[in-house]
Amino acid sequence: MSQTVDRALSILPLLAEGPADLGQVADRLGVHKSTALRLLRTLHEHGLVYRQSDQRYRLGARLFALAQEAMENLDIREIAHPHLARLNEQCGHTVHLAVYEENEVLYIDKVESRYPVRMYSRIGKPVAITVAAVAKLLLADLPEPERRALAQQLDYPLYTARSTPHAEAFLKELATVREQGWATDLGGHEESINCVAAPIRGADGRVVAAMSVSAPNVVVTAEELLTLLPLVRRTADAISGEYSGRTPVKDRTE
Amino acid sequence: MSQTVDRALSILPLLAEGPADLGQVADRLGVHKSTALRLLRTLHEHGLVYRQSDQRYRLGARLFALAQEAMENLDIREIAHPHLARLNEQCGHTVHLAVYEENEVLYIDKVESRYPVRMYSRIGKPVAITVAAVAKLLLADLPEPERRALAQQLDYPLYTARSTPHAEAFLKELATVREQGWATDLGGHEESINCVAAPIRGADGRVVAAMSVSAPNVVVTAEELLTLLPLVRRTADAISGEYSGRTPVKDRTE
DNA sequence: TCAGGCGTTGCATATTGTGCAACAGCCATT
DNA sequence: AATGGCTGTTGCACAATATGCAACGCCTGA
Repeated sequence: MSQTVDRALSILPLLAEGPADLGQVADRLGVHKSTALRLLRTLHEHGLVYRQSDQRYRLGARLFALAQEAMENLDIREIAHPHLARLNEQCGHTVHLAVYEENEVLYIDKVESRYPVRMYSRIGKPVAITVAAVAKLLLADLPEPERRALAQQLDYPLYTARSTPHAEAFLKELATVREQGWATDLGGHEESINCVAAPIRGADGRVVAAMSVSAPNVVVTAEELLTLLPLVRRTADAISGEYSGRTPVKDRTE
Repeated sequence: MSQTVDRALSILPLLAEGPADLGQVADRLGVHKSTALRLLRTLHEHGLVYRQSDQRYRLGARLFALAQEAMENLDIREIAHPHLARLNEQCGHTVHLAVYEENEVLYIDKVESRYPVRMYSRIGKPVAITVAAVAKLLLADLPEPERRALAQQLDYPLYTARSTPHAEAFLKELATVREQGWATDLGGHEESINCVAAPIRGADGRVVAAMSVSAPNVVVTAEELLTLLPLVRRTADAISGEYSGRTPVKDRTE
């Protein structure tokens, strides 16, 4: 691995916390100012870093554009979206789409009816992996050794009294989820919020994404929410069908 | 500027176009495979790049997380958002917030009432800079030489018959906008869509952001939309006041 | 079974990044 | 106004670091 690039990339999360000046960056990187300067310049040329009027550095615009483009190229998301929207119209609740990547689960789409605002607020953010219904589905499908290894290395924060407490409980829950083909989160993340989720599978049967419907129990009780399960599963299956129907490997030079 | 970092960062836009394997990356960078490998590995360790099951590389999850965090730390956005939402409630149309950065104008927030879906679709994407009402406001406030230089180097695509045709017309328009303190886009980007926009100013009077209301003329005519101008300007002024510190800090209880 | 393609590794070379020290510009202090 | 300190910037000599090569291992398809 490359030291220079490593240092340069370490600047990004650092700036994500907030603007910083040259000296601060150099200090936190543990390098000379002049070195930090050259790294920042290179990042700047690529638009990943922006120099605001007070001379401090911020994350730049191209970062958004890149994240943007990357998202639009996710074909699962594109295929799934109309289905999610339709489901949202039918039940009125928040609908999520999530994928697993590199020991994390993240939302890649969200349709929310009540508060159209702040929609992007959680897209791209890692999910509470030990409790979220979609996370259970995605992890349950991992190869057994990988699943076990991951479960061991995770933290198990007690968001609520119903949060998954430790690795054993989690693995047991994953086994159940794997068998039944759907998952729930009943107040495991936030006391008053319940979710039901279903898996989306590729042509080979492996889980490529998961979707969920969430609602606070002041609106519907957990039992009422569970009555939506068949609808959620049908939607997920429809997406699976469409996703696996298309040619799985799309090389433009074919 | 650092060559190694430069090469590594060049990989990102390349992958934004779509997944690529090691050979493709090496070719397009003009370096040896082993070099590309080490760069990709470093990017991978930082989560900017993800290796999917077919071994090809994609842009990774941390990119979203970074873009996310960077956004949330934009204080203008945070201050402006409740105002935008309120304006949206009052008039029902789409409301945008945009900033200028590095020869580009980009939307950093958007509130849309009719179709809550696909809200993020344009946030972060560069704006049609020669016609958008918000762009006119932001560019009109640049120092004269910079404004002129930028106007010359821009392309002037003819989206519609009413698009700004060339640099001279653009500079003239900017002068007008600068004087009157507001801007419009009447079908200059999409035939049927009109916008009115107003500037948001910092404590020193410089334009730090711009906001607009957009509506298709099947809903309201251009004249009707213009009647909203006072409301838009009041909203922008309210944000300016709060941003520059004149108005006491935001109270969330309204 | 073999051939071809792709990803991966260790290594010698010199290209590339590094830290130093000196310089320049800015603001606040006297 | 003049001074001192702070921050960003530049040129340079040195060596640490990235690079390309060639060889290897692995998988796929013939």
